[in-house]
Amino acid sequence: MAIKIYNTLTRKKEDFIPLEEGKVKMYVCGPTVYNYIHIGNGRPPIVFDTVRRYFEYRGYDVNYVSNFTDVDDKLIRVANELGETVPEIADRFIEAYHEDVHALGCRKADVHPRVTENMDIIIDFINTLIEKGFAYESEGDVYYHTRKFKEYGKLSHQSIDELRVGARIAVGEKKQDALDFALWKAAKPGEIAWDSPWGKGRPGWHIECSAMARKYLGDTIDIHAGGQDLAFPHHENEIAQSEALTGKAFARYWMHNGYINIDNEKMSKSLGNFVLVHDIIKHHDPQVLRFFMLSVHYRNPINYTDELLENTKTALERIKTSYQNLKHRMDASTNLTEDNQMWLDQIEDLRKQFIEAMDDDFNTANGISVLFDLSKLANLYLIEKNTAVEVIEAFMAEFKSLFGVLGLTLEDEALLDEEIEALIQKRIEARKERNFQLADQIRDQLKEMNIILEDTPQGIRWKRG
RNA sequence: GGCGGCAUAGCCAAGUGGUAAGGCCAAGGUCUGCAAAACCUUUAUCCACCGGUUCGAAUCCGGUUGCCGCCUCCA
Repeated sequence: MAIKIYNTLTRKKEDFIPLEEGKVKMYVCGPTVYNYIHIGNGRPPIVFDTVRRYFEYRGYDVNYVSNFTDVDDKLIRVANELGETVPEIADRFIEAYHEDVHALGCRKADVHPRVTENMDIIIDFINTLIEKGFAYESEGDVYYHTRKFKEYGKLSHQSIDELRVGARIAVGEKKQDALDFALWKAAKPGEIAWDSPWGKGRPGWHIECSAMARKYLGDTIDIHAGGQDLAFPHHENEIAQSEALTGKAFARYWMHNGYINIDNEKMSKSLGNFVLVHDIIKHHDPQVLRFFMLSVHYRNPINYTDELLENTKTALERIKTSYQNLKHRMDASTNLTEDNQMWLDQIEDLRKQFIEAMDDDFNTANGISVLFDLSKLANLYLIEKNTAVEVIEAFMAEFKSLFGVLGLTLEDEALLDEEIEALIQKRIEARKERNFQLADQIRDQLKEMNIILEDTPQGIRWKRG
């Protein structure tokens, strides 16, 4: 069974067929690094990191590239406001980006190319577009001649003429047509700039992705991804640039994630209604935020509230507790049981269900429901009087494996310090002597130290609160 | 004006033709010295509204209402 992907280009779910067998080349549009990312910006890294992990789980070798836009108007503005240079701002927020996204369980891309480190290929790219007649220079700027690209609008399913009716596109004096967009912008006095055949300046926003995707992944890539709002004009323009240059399809599958809303409105830097990842992870477990995002299908909007995040925390704990309880049961397990195969078969069956869910356009919401089923099954197993090491291990391995696909960890609890260990021992003694008053007192005392004790037939169990 | 999305229980959320997954919350029960964890039971005769197609629709078609997004920097 092939993995199905909803392709924005065709507006259909299609079987994923890689260009090269067993390999996936994917490019995810990264951030413009002039600020900390908000949780809306955090969705693409989480979603597409999960896509990447799932491909790997299914045996693919993934080459994952995600860029940083480290020079543009906003960066220049912020640098001016703060009295710093553009590279200083960029470096700081690239570092912050890596920290935030790492906390959210996202692995680094294979390559994180930066615009400022790829000026040569960007300039070459523009030059070739001019040579081919798809771009023109105008007073130090270079523009893409949108109407020359016959398929313009094929991604956003708009015709050029409909776009014109929108009429909110400013007609620059330097542009020949209102729809033309900048490939190169001449520098204003004092602005950071690079030398080019058209004088000092910097690249327009869209050209970087065309140039860098080509450099690191080739003329045609498997998957190009980003937030829904990038479909037009950003990705549309990338297609125009790349396909005009190479004459080949730029990307075979275009994936776009939905927004995070606050009070049912899109979270965005320009609206000012955003919650920074940097801030939120001070008060919430970043894993909970990731789990929260993955509990909704990636193309659907998510309405964010603190309350929902709290509910998600409880839900995630249900699974983690189940895993910890399995682990606690390990020592008390033997292999003197008869129906192991029945349980192993059921675990296997759930794994198949998980794969089925994820194969269907990365339906993490359904994948997560399978994890709850696995928890349920594990909890039922733990009710058994006798348990087998083999089965306990199979459960734990399955939890780890599927959690890993979602980029979540079931980290082992850190060891307890001596003081706590001593208190637990003291309580065990107290209970033996049926001194429940003392036992309860110790339990309360530990609770204040954030250690929750649970008595089970297999002995005492603890977890952090 | 063009293009698109969404509307499912108190809340969140799957489900795109075969008779409503899952989670949170709530109630009752079992287990427990008491708890905790867990398990069992209960919780949408119904999927915004109206009409149509069909043996059969939350799912398809037409229409209505409401909300949101893109068309401008934006994940």
